[in-house]
Order: sequence, then structure tokens, then C-alpha cells
Amino acid sequence: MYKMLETRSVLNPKKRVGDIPGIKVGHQFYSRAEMVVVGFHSHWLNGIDYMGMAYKADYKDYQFPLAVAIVLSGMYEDDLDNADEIVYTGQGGHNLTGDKRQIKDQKLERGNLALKHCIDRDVPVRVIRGHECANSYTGKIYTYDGLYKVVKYWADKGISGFTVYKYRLRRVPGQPMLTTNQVQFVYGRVPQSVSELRGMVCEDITGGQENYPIPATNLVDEPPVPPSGYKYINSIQVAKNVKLPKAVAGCNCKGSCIDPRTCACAKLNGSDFPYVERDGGR
DNA sequence: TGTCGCGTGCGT
DNA sequence: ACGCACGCGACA
Repeated sequence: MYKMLETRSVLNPKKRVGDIPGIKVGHQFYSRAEMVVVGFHSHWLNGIDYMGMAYKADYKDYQFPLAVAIVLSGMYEDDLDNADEIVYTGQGGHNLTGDKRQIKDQKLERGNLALKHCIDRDVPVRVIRGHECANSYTGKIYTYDGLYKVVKYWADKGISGFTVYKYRLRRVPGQPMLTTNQVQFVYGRVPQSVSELRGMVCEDITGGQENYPIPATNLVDEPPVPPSGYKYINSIQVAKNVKLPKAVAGCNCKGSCIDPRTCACAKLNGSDFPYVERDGGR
């Protein structure tokens, strides 16, 4: 422990906004602790890493607390991950153990307040995604996916009926392509055989819920990392613990209410994808 | 596979 | 000094 503190003080004693020297987009960590050690994300449990009031003197004109990094692991039921666009759920009211669902209303404080303050002055946030990975000693791998900007936030009623704060993040352009789970969907092209697809990571990301399988390939990761942290319902990527509600009797939505969390009768209607499905995992 | 409980740095 | 938090390993 002393060593970790020492190391940390040597590497990046102070939190900072934006990139950390030596850690490029696509960098893979094998545990949360590794990120703590290099000061990339200074919590081993928290999703939101932010600079507290102590940093106020260093960054005049900025509102504090101010967020610098977040981790997406697919643990929050109200998250939506769409690669370049993310809807991230704030912290709090979360049942850390057991079913990992929301059990209380969230408040606009701590990390939630810190993310809100990022909007005011376009402060970019480092985004790290967690994937399941058999090769890692923790069974998980965490990848730096680049800087995102928080473009808006709002309060919402989450799936479990409690107030959650949501943050829409958009990836800053001009960065290397998403190296983690750069999953290229081959929807629309029927391969002669499965083996024809290079870098196949998943034969059907919908898990058989669609009429046609939607395979995904990954030509970037070495070895390829399959989509795992999230699951797909009606082609919509949702957190793992999202459960399909009962179909609304007599609903004639014909797929228009395509969010599976509000309507079980939503169907995939042709090529009309409400969310881009380029990104597989998490 | 799911659940449980210990775990610890950081912000207040 | 206290409480929070998107891990992690253990056990069944």
C-alpha cells in the first residue's frame, strides 16, 4: 500500500483534465487498481472521478467539483452506450450488491454535480469502458476510449422508478478510432459461412431475440473482445440487468415505441435503428 | 451463474 | 473521522 501511494505520487499526484501522459486512447487496464496507481481514475469503486473543492484554486473560472473521468461497466440499468454517444447515469441510489438496481432517488451532488459542471466550459471527460475478459486476472478489462464532452444533463425517472440524473456525452472528434471493441457489424451482408468473417467475436449480439442473427466482428483488439457488458433487446443496447416488461395488451405500436424498457411489443422494423449498433461491448 | 460481504482512497 | 462507491474474490 505504501508502495502504491509512492508510485501514485511519482506518476500523477494531481488530477488533471484531459489526457494523461503516456496513456493513449485504447490503453488497456486489467483492473481498477491499475488505473488508481497511475492516477488515471483514482477510485477503485466509483464510476465518476472528479476534482474536489481543493482544486478550485488551480482552475479559476471553473465550477467545482469538476469531473475528469468516468467508468462504464454496464452495471447501471439506466445507461445507454452507443459508442460515440453515451447516456451515463449519475451516482447514488444504487444497490451495489445483489441485483445492482436503483433503490433510491439520486441527488445532484458529488460526481453528479461534477459532471454537470463539465458542461459549462466544455471540459472533456476521460471515458473508460469495462469489459468481461477471460484473459484478465480479474476477469475484466478496462479500456480508455478517449475524451468525451458532456453536452447536456437532465433528471429522469429510471427503469426502477427512482430519480436518476442522466448525462449525454459525445466523443470529441479528431481522436483515434475506438480501438476497444471496434466492432464492425456485418448486418445486411450474408456471409457464406461464419468462418468467413475475420475477427468474429459474437455470432448474434441479440442472443436469438431477433429473427435474424446480428454477428459482430472485431478486427482491432488483440485478442478480439466480445461484447459482454451489455446485452441487446430489439437491437437496442442496454445494461445487463434491464428486464423486458410485459407486453402491453392491445398495443399497436408496430415498433414505434421501440425502447424495450417501455414496451415489450417493440419490434425491429427494417433498417430503422434508433441507436447505432457499431459498438458491441460493455 | 448469482449473491454476498469485505475492501479502501477520496471528498466532505 | 466518516461515509460513499459501476470491485473482486469467495462460496454455494
